[in-house]
Amino acid sequence: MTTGLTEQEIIRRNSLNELIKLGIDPYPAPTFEVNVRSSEIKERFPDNNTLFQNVSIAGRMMSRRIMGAASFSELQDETGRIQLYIKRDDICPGEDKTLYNTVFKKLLDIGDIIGITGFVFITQMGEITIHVKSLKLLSKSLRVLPIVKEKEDAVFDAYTDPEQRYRQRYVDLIVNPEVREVFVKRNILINSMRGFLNTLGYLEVETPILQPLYGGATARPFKTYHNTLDMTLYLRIANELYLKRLIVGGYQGVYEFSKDFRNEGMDRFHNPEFTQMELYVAYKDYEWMMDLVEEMVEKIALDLHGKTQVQVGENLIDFKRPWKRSTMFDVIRQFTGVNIEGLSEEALVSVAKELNVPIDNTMAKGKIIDQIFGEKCEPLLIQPTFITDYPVEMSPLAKKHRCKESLVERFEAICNGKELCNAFSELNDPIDQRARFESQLELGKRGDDESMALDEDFLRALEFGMPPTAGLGIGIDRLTMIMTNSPSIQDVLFFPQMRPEQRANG
RNA sequence: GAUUCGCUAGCUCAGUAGGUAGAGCAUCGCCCUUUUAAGGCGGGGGUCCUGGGUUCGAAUCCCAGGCGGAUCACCA
Repeated sequence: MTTGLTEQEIIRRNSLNELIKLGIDPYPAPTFEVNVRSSEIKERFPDNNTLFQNVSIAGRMMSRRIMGAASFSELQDETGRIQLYIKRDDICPGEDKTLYNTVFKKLLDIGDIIGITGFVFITQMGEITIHVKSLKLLSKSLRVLPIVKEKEDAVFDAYTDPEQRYRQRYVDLIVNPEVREVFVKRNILINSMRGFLNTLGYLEVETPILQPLYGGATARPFKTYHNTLDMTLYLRIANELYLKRLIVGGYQGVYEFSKDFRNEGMDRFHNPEFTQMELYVAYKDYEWMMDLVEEMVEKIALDLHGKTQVQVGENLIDFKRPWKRSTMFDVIRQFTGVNIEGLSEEALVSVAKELNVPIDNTMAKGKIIDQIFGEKCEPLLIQPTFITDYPVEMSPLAKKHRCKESLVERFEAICNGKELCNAFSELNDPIDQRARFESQLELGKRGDDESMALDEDFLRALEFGMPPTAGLGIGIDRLTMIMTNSPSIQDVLFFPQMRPEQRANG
């Protein structure tokens, strides 16, 4: 039964059995009434010495310093750690000292979850501490926790191996409190965005993840299969086309926080499943949407940090409105000194070569322009900046520009050298939309495995008439990375995708 | 996918002219009633990622593979 266990695991299982023999349930069922959390004691006790004379608190035992008949220990709850002072004769007032001598000193381990009652005081060393009057085991831990220690801000034996941190996120969350904080901030961010959109009266909706046709973005999908329907289904790569159907149906504004799935490369900016927020608002255009994005993101920064400036790596990024706005042609001219407006494809190719921008001959005009922008401009745009008016070939769902030839009414917000969101005045001309789909099909025939499929039902919806609409997609993971100064997407996802750790030959 | 680095005790890491595998914390035993990286004394704990090869002998050298990190390419 103990085969394959380490020495320490065997010791803990033996302790578990000893506890049971002593009549102690290592996994008791009843509610343990908690009346305070550690952070509250630490914040309020110094100025309110009479408070907290009868606290009841639960958490994980993270350290233990035994000094004969008295001990210090640290209890960690969701809000942090607080020191416990455990005196033998206080938790064992009678003759029987088993609870202290045997249970606490020998059978409990670091990592065990306990509930205690007691009163708060300050030790000679000046640390706020709970003097324990009673102690109860709430859950026995059978595995050894990595022990991270600190002294004078120096950290010892930090648990930093990314592989272990991501695979065993629960351990990461236990021993690295700043990790818990990142995910709290992620939640604040989402709540802030949702509150902003709700205040404007938009409807939060849910649309299918399993789709017979994937669309709304250029990406390779995950494929799956429905047995009863006997058909192939795809995991959505975007929810754009369904949300626009809802605008056709008469809602004035709809949004969705959606998990989307793209079967593509993985790195510190890409996970196969990621979260986007998409928003569609009728009777608005992309100019209006730029105002909304600035206002919304500025509010998020304020809700998270109380100010509009956020430190991201080396850069201090300021989300204060208004953000800079520049057309794609202007920003390319600014960073390269070349005016590419109106150039032929041939001329663009030679410009790209002059600028050392890698291109290949499958790239058409729009793609080359995008490539020049991506190489020469995007990485240099640190402060939030709107880039507007994209080539039509790259944007099959965006409306043609009201006055500029061969461009569409589209913008992206760039921040810290990366795209933060993508938006346009939505194409609502069903004839034009069909033509755009058809040119995508041509790309597909030529082997572009990211080209869009033609969605007849979506076209039917547009033929019933969609109001002029502004649409937005904003990457929640990317935004969270910026707002929490996290260098990798894996740091803002609880469970980033990884290969199975089971050895192939095992 | 390419390049490169890494994988040794529960954790963090040492460990080559190839020669019985180490430290700190954790753990086990003893001492200690305000300590805090508690301390003192003593003990135990290893598939050195896996599989081959070279060798009298491999954690160490060679080959193949696994997993991960970083960078690059595609994509949000």
